[in-house]
Amino acid sequence: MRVSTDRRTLLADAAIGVLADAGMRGLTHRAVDRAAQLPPGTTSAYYRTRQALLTALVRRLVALDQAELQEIGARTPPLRSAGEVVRGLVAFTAARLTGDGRRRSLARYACAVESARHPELREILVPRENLARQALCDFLAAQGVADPEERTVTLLTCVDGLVFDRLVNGGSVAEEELRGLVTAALR
Amino acid sequence: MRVSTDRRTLLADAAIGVLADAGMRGLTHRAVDRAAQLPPGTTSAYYRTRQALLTALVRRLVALDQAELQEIGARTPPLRSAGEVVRGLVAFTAARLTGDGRRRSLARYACAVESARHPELREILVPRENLARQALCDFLAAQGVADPEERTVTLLTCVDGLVFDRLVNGGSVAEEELRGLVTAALR
DNA sequence: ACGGTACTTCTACAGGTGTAGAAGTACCGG
DNA sequence: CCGGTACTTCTACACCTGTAGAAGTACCGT
Repeated sequence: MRVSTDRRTLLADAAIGVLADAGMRGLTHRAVDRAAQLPPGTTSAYYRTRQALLTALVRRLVALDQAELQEIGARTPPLRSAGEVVRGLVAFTAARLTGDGRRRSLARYACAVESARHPELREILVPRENLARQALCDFLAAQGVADPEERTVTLLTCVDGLVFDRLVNGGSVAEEELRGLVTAALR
Repeated sequence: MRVSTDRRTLLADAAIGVLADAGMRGLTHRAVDRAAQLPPGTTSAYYRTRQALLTALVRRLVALDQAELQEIGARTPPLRSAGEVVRGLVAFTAARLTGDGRRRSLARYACAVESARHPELREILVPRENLARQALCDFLAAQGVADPEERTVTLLTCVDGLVFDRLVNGGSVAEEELRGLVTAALR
């Protein structure tokens, strides 16, 4: 049994694109075939049920996000000032709102909505530890914040809210807005 | 031409329920018929295209939200302290996370995601003036905040982010979190 | 009472969708 | 060279969906 993990990943990536471009309703086996430029029936062969396809999509999405966040965290020196944190968040939000990051964000929020009804998806989507998050948490702890973990969660959830809004209504997340949130986290 | 606006509203309400319970993929003419307990074909007769159904759904959703916010604003005396604002937001978020408010929230976020791809929906969903929002904005202005409108938008967007998170992952929005956001808005 | 109008219900149908399994192809060990 | 295994592609089909229009029903003014 030599599993061609490449094909499966390719299809999962294509599925993310389809979800971003056509929504949950447009996410079908055949649409993924077309997006991946593979013969019709391919997606159905690798992910026989739609549920399997969606699960693979979500797993891939989380893997991509996690890889990105690990990378950001890895190349970020320990955060020393609120200004540095704000700059980091500006870059982060911008990446989620443009180009490929935007499509992934669209897919992510669509999955998040879906996961409210599907515990098995929620389990995969649940926020995980990663170096970027850790860097932020460490910063809050170093600044003497009492509950750095909780504050990190709240801060990132609010940032997510801003990203979601801009994703839908356009525009970008302003430095000013992020400064406010970071200040609140430090309060 | 005597239009039975009742039937249309009834169907739009049923559609909101279907969307909340079954997602965008489950939102079909026949599913709305069933949810409304009306003979099959009814929804299709009143909203011939799916697009028409979705548009009516979104309009109804906005009307319900707007009515709720006007009512909240109308019975709220002018806000005098951050504590009052926080209490108001606690009640507001709780209402969006339980019972019927929860279902409406699920539908709203699903529509928001959809509207990222559909300008005509976005136009209907765009945040509107209402008495509750006005009360918050007035409070910020009275506290000497420079850009009360912008701060109001940012604050409510962050609150929306918190609600979205709890909607998916469970739990409620803590007073502590809201206090942080309000403090940030006043900063 | 009755004809007409507007509303309601039913039926049809051309696609699309999920899923299964058959047919085809490539490639490795011998 | 060849048989077999695993991967790939094709085909089938039952069901669902969007949409149209016909048939049926209620109710109003006259």
